[in-house]
Amino acid sequence: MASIKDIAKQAGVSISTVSYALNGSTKVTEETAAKIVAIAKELNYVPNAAARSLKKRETNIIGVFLTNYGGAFYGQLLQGIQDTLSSKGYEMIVCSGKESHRFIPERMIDGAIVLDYYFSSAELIRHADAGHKIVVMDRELTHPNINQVLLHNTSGATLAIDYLIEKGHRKIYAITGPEGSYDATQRIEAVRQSVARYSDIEYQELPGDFNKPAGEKAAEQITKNFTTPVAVFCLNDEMAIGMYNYLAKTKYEVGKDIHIIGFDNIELTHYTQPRLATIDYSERKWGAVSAEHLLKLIANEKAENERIYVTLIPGESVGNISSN
Amino acid sequence: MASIKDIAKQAGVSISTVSYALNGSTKVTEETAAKIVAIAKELNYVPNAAARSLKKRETNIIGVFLTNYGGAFYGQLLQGIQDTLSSKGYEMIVCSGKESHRFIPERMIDGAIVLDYYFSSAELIRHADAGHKIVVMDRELTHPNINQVLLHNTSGATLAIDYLIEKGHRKIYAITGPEGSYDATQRIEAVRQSVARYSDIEYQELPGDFNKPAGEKAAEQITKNFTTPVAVFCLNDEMAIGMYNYLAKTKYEVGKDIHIIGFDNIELTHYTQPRLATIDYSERKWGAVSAEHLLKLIANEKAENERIYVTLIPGESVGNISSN
DNA sequence: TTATAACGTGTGATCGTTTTCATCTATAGT
DNA sequence: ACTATAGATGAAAACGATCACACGTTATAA
Repeated sequence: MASIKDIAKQAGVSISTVSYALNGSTKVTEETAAKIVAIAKELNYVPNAAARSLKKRETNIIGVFLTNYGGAFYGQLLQGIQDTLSSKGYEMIVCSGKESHRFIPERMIDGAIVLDYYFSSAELIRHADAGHKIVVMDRELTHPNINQVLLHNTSGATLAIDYLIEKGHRKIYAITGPEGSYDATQRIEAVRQSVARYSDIEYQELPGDFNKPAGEKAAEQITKNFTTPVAVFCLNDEMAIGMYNYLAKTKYEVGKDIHIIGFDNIELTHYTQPRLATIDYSERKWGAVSAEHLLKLIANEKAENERIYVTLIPGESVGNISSN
Repeated sequence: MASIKDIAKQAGVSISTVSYALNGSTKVTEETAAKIVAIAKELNYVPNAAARSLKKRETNIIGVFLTNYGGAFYGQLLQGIQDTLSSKGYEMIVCSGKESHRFIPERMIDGAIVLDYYFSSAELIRHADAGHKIVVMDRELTHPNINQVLLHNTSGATLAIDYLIEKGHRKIYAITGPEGSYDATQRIEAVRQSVARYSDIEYQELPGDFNKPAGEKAAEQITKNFTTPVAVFCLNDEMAIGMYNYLAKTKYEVGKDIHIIGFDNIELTHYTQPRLATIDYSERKWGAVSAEHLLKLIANEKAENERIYVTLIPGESVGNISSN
């Protein structure tokens, strides 16, 4: 409630002197400054964010846009962003939903990190054109005010397929992701290229949407036509878990009849029986790098697009097939 | 970039007329309004949030404060809050970390929902004294500007203990929560009262902190002194999962040697083998109710403190003990 | 001693809105 | 034809901060 004006009055100085004192300017006598600071504390003074950012044209807040809070909510990723930002004096807010997009043009935030399927690229470009700084984590977008920090999806998908092949599998399914998802598109493309290198592979795609029910549905499809053991690359772990759930109610065993590999190494997979093979990456690093790049953009420094490396996590969900 | 002033100039009217037109006031001719709206669209006008909230003294944003983003990140709870808020024209931001607390006195948000262990009650009361509206989900705090929406911890803990007793258990451990946690305190109190009702119960408490490693450590303790089957009430599921992890590496079996019940019904428990018995509640409802209460506080309507009901989810992690 | 710089402080414009109040026009009532 | 009234618009004062600039003082150099 107390404003700079109240402090000025009580200290018997002008508001500019108060402002200088509170901002640690050397222009003010130590003595005066001390008095002002004391009064400010006494009055529980806190600067009004709106007034300050109206004048300074910056808020020191970064917005992170997510599709939703449920499902695989990127805890570690957010922590990575948060740590990096707060070490640079920025605050982070997490938002979701179409309405929250307005924070950008309204100048509520100094920059945006986007991992939101529903945030259209056209809209992002409009914001970038208006001078707003953005880091995208879920698409490719070339613009001077936009930087990309993406996963190495293609090498991840290649690792997965190679693993299956190495284990002797020649009958391979892939469960795709939602239409329009960048990660899904990249992964499936890499899968197609990988399997195309072998002439003896029986390859088939089943539709998916990155959620558990899609995995269940795919499992149903696969078991319906089951003849010999098959390998399945679920383009994310969530769907792999869905398959586990469905298969648990059938006679088919994971790692014996149906061999499964996922992508993301979400926490849940550490508790599956048998352990799900998957593709891993450091969520925390992904977040930290994104934040760094965004801060560079804001500081008008050059930031190169970057990709986060992924590794294979073997698991008993993929067993050996004796090549015959 | 375009401001109300630019629109005014281009439309040949004053800024006040533009403001009225854009806010749908009836004071302006339909014709003029239409022209202004058209120009605003053409210029990609978006009101400046700082300027608006400086003048209006409200932001239409609600802040949700969490201890961190990792671990059990309340996805459904946030969704519940978000849905309720957006139906009333509010936006939600999720924040974490000590620094983010300043959003309240800085008037960045119109109200706060607190589920943050590190947010001290003294600080909350200071903010409430300054007129800010707050809903707490993790403590009891009586203040005209603060409302509580809590879990029915005591009945949950009682359900858990009764379940163990009903199954014939008389040797019972409780793994506590972090010191100062309201939920933990309430639960452990109820446990003590429950076991005190029986003279033949051998009851013991082991320290915990709501994280997996604490569960592992507790499991180590318990197995070290193992003689006869015991029942363990982990004050949250996370620690129960920790126990599972540790026990998996030993000869002791969950549901046979060590009987476990948790609290929270987190998603992970749906995938444990055997299924973990636990205490369930609707996260979504918890969030929705909190949001409703906060909006009432903001509207200066009376809001009663409320508790969310909990139910028992049986599971094979707790087996029968033949009473001898 | 005087010119000048350095220093501390105050004045006032500004950021982009909202909103009260005044002003102006047109219409209606007499 | 003249006033009363309603309706549309504009002028200007906030909101609470920052900051360029101007203004006195005092210390320093010529």
